Amino acid sequence: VYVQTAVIKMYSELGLVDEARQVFDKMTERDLVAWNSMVVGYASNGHMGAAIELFSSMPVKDVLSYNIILSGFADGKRIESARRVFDEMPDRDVISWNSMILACTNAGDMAGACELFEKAPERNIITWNTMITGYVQNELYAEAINLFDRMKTENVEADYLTVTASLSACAHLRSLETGTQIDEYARNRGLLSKPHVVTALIDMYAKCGGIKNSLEVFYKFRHKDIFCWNAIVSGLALHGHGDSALKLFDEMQENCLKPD
RNA sequence: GUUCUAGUCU
Repeated sequence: VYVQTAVIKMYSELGLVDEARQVFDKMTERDLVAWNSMVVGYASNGHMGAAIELFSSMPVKDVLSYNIILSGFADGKRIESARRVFDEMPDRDVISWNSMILACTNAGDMAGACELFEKAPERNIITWNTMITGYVQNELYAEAINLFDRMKTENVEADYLTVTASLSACAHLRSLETGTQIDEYARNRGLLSKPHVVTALIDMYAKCGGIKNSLEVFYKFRHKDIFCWNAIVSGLALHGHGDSALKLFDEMQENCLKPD
Protein backbone atom coordinates (compact mmCIF):
# COMPACT_ATOMS: atom_id res chain seq x y z
CA VAL A 1 0.00 0.00 0.00
CA TYR A 2 2.89 2.35 0.82
CA VAL A 3 4.50 1.70 -2.53
CA GLN A 4 1.30 2.12 -4.50
CA THR A 5 0.55 5.36 -2.69
CA ALA A 6 4.01 6.65 -3.50
CA VAL A 7 3.43 5.76 -7.16
CA ILE A 8 0.13 7.67 -7.16
CA LYS A 9 1.98 10.66 -5.81
CA MET A 10 4.73 10.35 -8.39
CA TYR A 11 2.30 10.16 -11.31
CA SER A 12 0.35 13.10 -9.90
CA GLU A 13 3.44 15.24 -9.69
CA LEU A 14 4.15 14.49 -13.33
CA GLY A 15 0.60 15.48 -14.21
CA LEU A 16 -0.26 11.90 -15.17
CA VAL A 17 -3.58 11.84 -13.39
CA ASP A 18 -5.07 8.99 -15.39
CA GLU A 19 -2.08 6.77 -14.68
CA ALA A 20 -2.41 7.61 -11.01
CA ARG A 21 -6.07 6.69 -11.07
CA GLN A 22 -5.30 3.33 -12.65
CA VAL A 23 -2.97 2.51 -9.78
CA PHE A 24 -5.60 3.66 -7.31
CA ASP A 25 -8.29 1.51 -8.93
CA LYS A 26 -6.08 -1.56 -8.85
CA MET A 27 -5.36 -1.30 -5.15
CA THR A 28 -6.91 -4.10 -3.13
CA GLU A 29 -6.77 -2.14 0.08
CA ARG A 30 -7.15 1.60 0.21
CA ASP A 31 -6.49 3.42 3.42
CA LEU A 32 -7.10 7.09 4.13
CA VAL A 33 -3.64 8.07 2.90
CA ALA A 34 -4.28 6.42 -0.45
CA TRP A 35 -7.62 8.23 -0.83
CA ASN A 36 -6.10 11.55 0.12
CA SER A 37 -3.23 11.06 -2.29
CA MET A 38 -5.59 10.41 -5.16
CA VAL A 39 -7.63 13.50 -4.32
CA VAL A 40 -4.39 15.50 -4.30
CA GLY A 41 -3.66 14.10 -7.74
CA TYR A 42 -6.84 15.62 -9.11
CA ALA A 43 -6.85 18.81 -7.07
CA SER A 44 -3.24 19.78 -7.70
CA ASN A 45 -3.69 19.32 -11.42
CA GLY A 46 -6.72 21.55 -11.54
CA HIS A 47 -9.27 18.77 -11.98
CA MET A 48 -11.55 19.98 -9.23
CA GLY A 49 -14.64 18.25 -10.59
CA ALA A 50 -13.00 14.85 -10.33
CA ALA A 51 -11.44 15.77 -7.00
CA ILE A 52 -14.81 16.63 -5.50
CA GLU A 53 -16.39 13.51 -6.89
CA LEU A 54 -13.75 11.28 -5.32
CA PHE A 55 -13.81 13.29 -2.12
CA SER A 56 -17.58 12.81 -1.85
CA SER A 57 -17.25 9.07 -2.18
CA MET A 58 -14.61 8.73 0.53
CA PRO A 59 -15.63 6.31 3.29
CA VAL A 60 -13.71 8.33 5.87
CA LYS A 61 -12.28 11.85 5.72
CA ASP A 62 -9.83 13.68 7.91
CA VAL A 63 -8.65 17.29 8.09
CA LEU A 64 -6.16 16.61 5.32
CA SER A 65 -8.93 15.56 2.95
CA TYR A 66 -10.69 18.87 3.45
CA ASN A 67 -7.45 20.83 3.27
CA ILE A 68 -6.61 19.25 -0.07
CA ILE A 69 -9.93 20.34 -1.55
CA LEU A 70 -9.63 23.77 0.00
CA SER A 71 -6.17 24.23 -1.42
CA GLY A 72 -7.37 23.16 -4.86
CA PHE A 73 -10.03 25.87 -4.81
CA ALA A 74 -7.50 28.38 -3.53
CA ASP A 75 -5.19 27.67 -6.46
CA GLY A 76 -8.09 27.95 -8.86
CA LYS A 77 -9.06 31.32 -7.36
CA ARG A 78 -12.50 29.92 -6.56
CA ILE A 79 -13.00 31.87 -3.40
CA GLU A 80 -16.69 31.08 -2.97
CA SER A 81 -16.14 27.33 -3.22
CA ALA A 82 -13.17 27.57 -0.90
CA ARG A 83 -15.23 29.50 1.63
CA ARG A 84 -17.94 26.85 1.54
CA VAL A 85 -15.46 24.05 2.25
CA PHE A 86 -13.79 26.10 4.95
CA ASP A 87 -17.10 26.82 6.68
CA GLU A 88 -18.35 23.26 6.41
CA MET A 89 -15.29 21.35 7.53
CA PRO A 90 -15.60 19.82 10.99
CA ASP A 91 -12.12 20.81 12.15
CA ARG A 92 -9.66 23.43 10.96
CA ASP A 93 -5.94 23.50 11.54
CA VAL A 94 -3.38 26.16 10.67
CA ILE A 95 -3.10 24.77 7.14
CA SER A 96 -6.84 25.22 6.61
CA TRP A 97 -6.56 28.85 7.66
CA ASN A 98 -3.52 29.39 5.47
CA SER A 99 -5.28 27.91 2.45
CA MET A 100 -8.36 30.04 3.01
CA ILE A 101 -6.18 33.13 3.29
CA LEU A 102 -4.47 32.11 0.07
CA ALA A 103 -7.84 31.71 -1.63
CA CYS A 104 -8.54 35.36 -0.74
CA THR A 105 -5.17 36.75 -1.78
CA ASN A 106 -5.26 34.83 -5.06
CA ALA A 107 -8.68 36.26 -5.79
CA GLY A 108 -7.52 39.79 -4.97
CA ASP A 109 -9.53 40.00 -1.78
CA MET A 110 -6.94 41.37 0.63
CA ALA A 111 -9.60 42.67 3.00
CA GLY A 112 -10.96 39.16 3.40
CA ALA A 113 -7.46 37.77 3.81
CA CYS A 114 -6.70 40.34 6.46
CA GLU A 115 -9.83 39.50 8.42
CA LEU A 116 -8.94 35.80 8.43
CA PHE A 117 -5.37 36.58 9.40
CA GLU A 118 -6.55 38.49 12.46
CA LYS A 119 -9.06 35.82 13.42
CA ALA A 120 -6.76 32.85 12.98
CA PRO A 121 -6.35 30.95 16.24
CA GLU A 122 -2.80 30.07 15.29
CA ARG A 123 -0.26 31.41 12.80
CA ASN A 124 2.92 29.93 11.42
CA ILE A 125 5.57 31.36 9.11
CA ILE A 126 3.50 30.35 6.09
CA THR A 127 0.54 32.36 7.36
CA TRP A 128 2.72 35.46 7.48
CA ASN A 129 4.37 34.76 4.15
CA THR A 130 1.04 34.16 2.44
CA MET A 131 -0.15 37.58 3.61
CA ILE A 132 3.03 39.41 2.68
CA THR A 133 3.31 37.84 -0.75
CA GLY A 134 -0.42 38.45 -1.15
CA TYR A 135 0.11 42.16 -0.59
CA VAL A 136 2.95 42.18 -3.08
CA GLN A 137 0.95 40.28 -5.69
CA ASN A 138 -1.89 42.74 -5.25
CA GLU A 139 0.50 45.68 -5.50
CA LEU A 140 -0.04 46.82 -1.93
CA TYR A 141 3.66 47.21 -1.31
CA ALA A 142 3.54 49.50 1.70
CA GLU A 143 1.19 47.06 3.43
CA ALA A 144 3.65 44.26 2.76
CA ILE A 145 6.43 46.19 4.47
CA ASN A 146 4.15 47.07 7.37
CA LEU A 147 3.41 43.42 7.96
CA PHE A 148 7.08 42.53 7.81
CA ASP A 149 7.72 45.17 10.45
CA ARG A 150 4.91 43.77 12.56
CA MET A 151 6.56 40.36 12.42
CA LYS A 152 9.63 41.88 13.96
CA THR A 153 7.71 43.62 16.73
CA GLU A 154 5.93 40.35 17.49
CA ASN A 155 9.25 38.50 17.51
CA VAL A 156 8.35 36.14 14.71
CA GLU A 157 11.40 34.88 12.80
CA ALA A 158 11.24 35.66 9.11
CA ASP A 159 12.48 33.07 6.65
CA TYR A 160 13.88 33.38 3.14
CA LEU A 161 10.47 33.73 1.53
CA THR A 162 9.45 36.52 3.91
CA VAL A 163 12.60 38.39 3.03
CA THR A 164 12.20 37.69 -0.67
CA ALA A 165 8.67 39.09 -0.75
CA SER A 166 9.60 42.11 1.36
CA LEU A 167 12.56 42.93 -0.86
CA SER A 168 10.28 42.71 -3.86
CA ALA A 169 7.99 45.25 -2.19
CA CYS A 170 10.97 47.59 -1.70
CA ALA A 171 11.94 47.16 -5.33
CA HIS A 172 8.49 48.24 -6.45
CA LEU A 173 8.48 51.16 -4.03
CA ARG A 174 12.03 52.15 -5.09
CA SER A 175 12.78 52.21 -1.40
CA LEU A 176 16.53 51.82 -1.11
CA GLU A 177 16.58 52.57 2.58
CA THR A 178 14.14 49.87 3.63
CA GLY A 179 15.67 47.50 1.13
CA THR A 180 19.10 48.00 2.62
CA GLN A 181 17.74 47.30 6.09
CA ILE A 182 16.21 44.06 4.89
CA ASP A 183 19.51 43.18 3.22
CA GLU A 184 21.18 43.50 6.58
CA TYR A 185 18.46 41.50 8.29
CA ALA A 186 18.89 38.72 5.72
CA ARG A 187 22.68 38.71 6.03
CA ASN A 188 22.48 38.39 9.80
CA ARG A 189 20.41 35.28 9.43
CA GLY A 190 22.46 33.65 6.72
CA LEU A 191 19.65 33.93 4.20
CA LEU A 192 21.92 35.03 1.38
CA SER A 193 22.64 31.41 0.63
CA LYS A 194 19.17 31.21 -0.89
CA PRO A 195 18.92 31.99 -4.60
CA HIS A 196 15.44 33.47 -4.06
CA VAL A 197 16.87 36.05 -1.70
CA VAL A 198 19.86 36.79 -3.91
CA THR A 199 17.60 37.34 -6.91
CA ALA A 200 15.32 39.63 -4.94
CA LEU A 201 18.33 41.59 -3.66
CA ILE A 202 19.83 42.02 -7.11
CA ASP A 203 16.48 43.19 -8.39
CA MET A 204 15.86 45.52 -5.45
CA TYR A 205 19.24 47.26 -5.78
CA ALA A 206 18.90 47.52 -9.54
CA LYS A 207 15.50 49.17 -9.30
CA CYS A 208 16.48 51.44 -6.43
CA GLY A 209 19.49 52.85 -8.18
CA GLY A 210 22.20 50.74 -6.61
CA ILE A 211 23.39 48.64 -9.53
CA LYS A 212 26.85 48.39 -8.00
CA ASN A 213 25.38 46.61 -5.01
CA SER A 214 23.51 44.32 -7.39
CA LEU A 215 26.76 43.35 -9.06
CA GLU A 216 28.47 42.79 -5.75
CA VAL A 217 25.71 40.47 -4.54
CA PHE A 218 25.72 38.72 -7.89
CA TYR A 219 29.45 38.06 -8.02
CA LYS A 220 29.69 36.87 -4.44
CA PHE A 221 26.98 34.29 -4.87
CA ARG A 222 28.20 30.83 -5.74
CA HIS A 223 25.09 29.07 -6.91
CA LYS A 224 23.82 31.35 -9.65
CA ASP A 225 20.78 30.00 -11.44
CA ILE A 226 18.73 31.31 -14.33
CA PHE A 227 16.71 33.67 -12.12
CA CYS A 228 19.80 35.40 -10.73
CA TRP A 229 21.16 35.81 -14.21
CA ASN A 230 17.94 37.25 -15.52
CA ALA A 231 17.77 39.68 -12.63
CA ILE A 232 21.27 41.03 -13.17
CA VAL A 233 20.94 41.18 -16.95
CA SER A 234 17.67 43.11 -16.81
CA GLY A 235 19.08 45.27 -14.03
CA LEU A 236 22.00 46.31 -16.20
CA ALA A 237 19.73 46.89 -19.15
CA LEU A 238 17.51 49.08 -17.00
CA HIS A 239 20.48 51.31 -16.25
CA GLY A 240 21.36 51.71 -19.89
CA HIS A 241 24.31 49.36 -19.64
CA GLY A 242 23.12 47.45 -22.65
CA ASP A 243 26.68 46.52 -23.54
CA SER A 244 27.47 44.93 -20.18
CA ALA A 245 24.08 43.29 -20.19
CA LEU A 246 24.78 41.65 -23.52
CA LYS A 247 28.22 40.57 -22.35
CA LEU A 248 26.75 38.94 -19.28
CA PHE A 249 24.03 37.43 -21.39
CA ASP A 250 26.67 35.59 -23.39
CA GLU A 251 28.38 34.50 -20.21
CA MET A 252 25.06 33.24 -19.02
CA GLN A 253 24.74 30.87 -21.97
CA GLU A 254 28.03 29.26 -20.98
CA ASN A 255 27.54 29.14 -17.24
CA CYS A 256 23.92 28.24 -16.84
CA LEU A 257 24.16 24.53 -16.45
CA LYS A 258 21.33 23.82 -14.07
CA PRO A 259 18.15 25.68 -14.94
CA ASP A 260 14.98 25.19 -12.91
C1' G B 1 3.75 6.74 2.27
C1' U B 2 -0.91 11.86 1.85
C1' U B 3 -2.39 18.60 2.65
C1' C B 4 -0.55 25.18 3.06
C1' U B 5 3.43 30.21 1.29
C1' A B 6 7.77 30.20 -3.70
C1' G B 7 12.46 34.60 -6.41
C1' U B 8 13.83 37.68 -12.16
C1' C B 9 11.76 39.09 -16.99
C1' U B 10 7.05 38.57 -19.64
